[in-house]
Amino acid sequence: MTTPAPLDGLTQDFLKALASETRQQIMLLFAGGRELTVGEIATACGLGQSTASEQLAVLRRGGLLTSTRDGKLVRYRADPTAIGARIAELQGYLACCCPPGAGSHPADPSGPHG
Amino acid sequence: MTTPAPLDGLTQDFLKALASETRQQIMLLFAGGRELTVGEIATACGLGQSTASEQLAVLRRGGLLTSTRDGKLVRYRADPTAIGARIAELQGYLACCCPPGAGSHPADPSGPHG
DNA sequence: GCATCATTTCGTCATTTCCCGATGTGACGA
DNA sequence: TCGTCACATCGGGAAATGACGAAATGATGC
Repeated sequence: MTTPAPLDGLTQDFLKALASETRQQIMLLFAGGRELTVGEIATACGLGQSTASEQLAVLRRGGLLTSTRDGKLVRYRADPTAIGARIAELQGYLACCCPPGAGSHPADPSGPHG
Repeated sequence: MTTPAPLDGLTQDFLKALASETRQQIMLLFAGGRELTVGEIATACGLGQSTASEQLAVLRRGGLLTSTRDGKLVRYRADPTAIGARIAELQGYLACCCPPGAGSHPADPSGPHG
């Protein structure tokens, strides 16, 4: 269905979170389901502690990460379920603009009735 | 293997292009494989022509659109093939951070076949 | 060649993003 | 309670982004 549905706020935050080289680099640190603390990420990426915390917050708002308190530490990990949902949303959105198979010809009288 | 491969420049431009509400709105106009000119998009989105042209350029850089001269007009259309490639890249990248099924524990010796 | 129309590029400004250092908040140990 | 460690939030400066109007570029027609 080529219903031009705009992206929901969740997926917009997801895209904005991913549209940063620093945050892309951060996400790679979570490969293999690893759990990491703010300090570890700051060190690994060469960022200040506050910067790492903020970028992590952006990623969490985008639904890519979740966090848990473990004593005085806060452990971050990837959220595959939420990420899968956002990817699915994104694919659905893009399917509106770019239906596979209708790439070249708008001439489709039996198409979206319009 | 969960090779932490960073995103290539193409997919980074893809994400940056999509991380804007205005450009998301623009993309929706191409639903059904429609072809549109800069002026049509500017009018439909309530933007100045120069703004529309620039945003269109960003989307084209991101691989979401292609353009063709048709006389004095420039017709833009979605590029489903390129978009599919970027989505696939994105999924591959995210699979590194968020292997489906390894959401909770890194202990997965029989992972994606090495 | 010259005028005209559609698009692109340029200059500018407001807003946002990214990073930092400093300060505030919550958790543990003495 | 007090001090310390780990993290979050605040305030600020540099750079990127998004928008506009004005001017330049490219294509068409006389």
